[in-house]
Amino acid sequence: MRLVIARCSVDYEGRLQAHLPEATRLIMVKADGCVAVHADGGAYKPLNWMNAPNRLSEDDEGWTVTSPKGEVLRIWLHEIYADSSHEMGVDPGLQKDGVEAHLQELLARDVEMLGNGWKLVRREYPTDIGPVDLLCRDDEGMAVAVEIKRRGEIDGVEQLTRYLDRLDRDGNLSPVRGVFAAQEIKPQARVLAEARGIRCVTLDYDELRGIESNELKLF
Amino acid sequence: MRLVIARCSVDYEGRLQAHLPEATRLIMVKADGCVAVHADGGAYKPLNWMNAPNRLSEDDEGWTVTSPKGEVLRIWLHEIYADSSHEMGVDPGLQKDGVEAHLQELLARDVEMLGNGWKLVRREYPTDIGPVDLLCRDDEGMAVAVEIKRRGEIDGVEQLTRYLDRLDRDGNLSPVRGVFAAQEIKPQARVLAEARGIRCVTLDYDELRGIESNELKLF
DNA sequence: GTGTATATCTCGGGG
DNA sequence: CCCCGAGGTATACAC
Repeated sequence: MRLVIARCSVDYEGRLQAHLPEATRLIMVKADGCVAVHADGGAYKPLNWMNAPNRLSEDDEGWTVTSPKGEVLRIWLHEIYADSSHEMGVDPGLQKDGVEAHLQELLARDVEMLGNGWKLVRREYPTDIGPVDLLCRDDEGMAVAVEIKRRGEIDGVEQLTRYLDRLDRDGNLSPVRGVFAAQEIKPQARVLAEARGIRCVTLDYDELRGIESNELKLF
Repeated sequence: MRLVIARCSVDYEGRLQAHLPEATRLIMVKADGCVAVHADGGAYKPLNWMNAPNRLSEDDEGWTVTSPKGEVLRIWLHEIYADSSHEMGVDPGLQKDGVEAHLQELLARDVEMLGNGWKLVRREYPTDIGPVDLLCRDDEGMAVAVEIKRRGEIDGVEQLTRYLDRLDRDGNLSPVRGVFAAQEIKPQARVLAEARGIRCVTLDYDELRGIESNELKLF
């Protein structure tokens, strides 16, 4: 990784056009070739950047970074205050817990959380417009499509509605009911869901994990 | 801005839980207090980070960053290879061109692009679920709601559909037609839009700018 | 490759 | 403050 502190101005032309007036900034070049120009504030997003793959050429006025898609990032270096390089090796990567995939996995293990006698048909049940998170049968054998979100918002209700519309055309499933399950459901999303006859369920991640732990204890 | 190159491991607990095994990385601390841990690859996104505002405390094993929302980022510093600080001052910021706001502005100036005799009622026409990009009257005085996107995808069609549903309840406007305008419209979005009676229009950004230039030339 | 959904999305604007 | 919408979104995953 190369780190350059410099007074610079920047022009980007590609998916849009953007310009950075002259100021002191950090320019970071990673081993994969990606370039990022950071100001001393504004969270982790750089002011300007160029993703890998690209080609970087230096001349006496600055750098030109060109991507195969025709994007160009031009960095004018007016004064360089520091320029260092560091070997880091390959990163072992981030281990995450608590994202939607994990919620889905936990709920799939115990669909009875949603209703007594419910059975899981399958996770990621396919439709021609994309997969439904869970397809279940309730205690009376009726089909139920479940959409799982970490945060339940209107888009998620729209998504489930599209799936329900599709699934309902399948004679082996129809009529299909819907359940919108999330750790947190926004009021607007709840109103829209309930207006469409979709049941809303709030998930407790710790409780789901607790169930998982209890199951593990049994073996 | 402080830049530390160190062999470190990291734990984050907040919106989710995440762990980074020991490796050499860049730790960036910006003037506003935000912290980012970067590997030498993987685009501009850090592996782990903490937004401002937060509180950073150092001890002999590493750093603890705490946010007012209860998030905690713990960085264990095993070996420090470099540690430098740089004054940068306030950044003048990025100047952009070509985003949706500009498309909206250009189209608002010349709604006749959409149909002869069309008049703009107003930009950002309010409804109780959010503003419609443009509300127009066509040559016969019928109301038309226009949703503008750079890239037209299914979400945009859903959004316009919700607005149309709302606007149609207004006796002074009903019936309201819809136009979905974008630089590029995905086939699925087009199918969905047309199935709902929404007209799709592809925008040519250069042509819109050309109109603007021509208008400017007249004055 | 396209298409779809997710994200500790980030970021900005408006109430 | 939250809510909402846009993004050069980026990223992962299925088809």
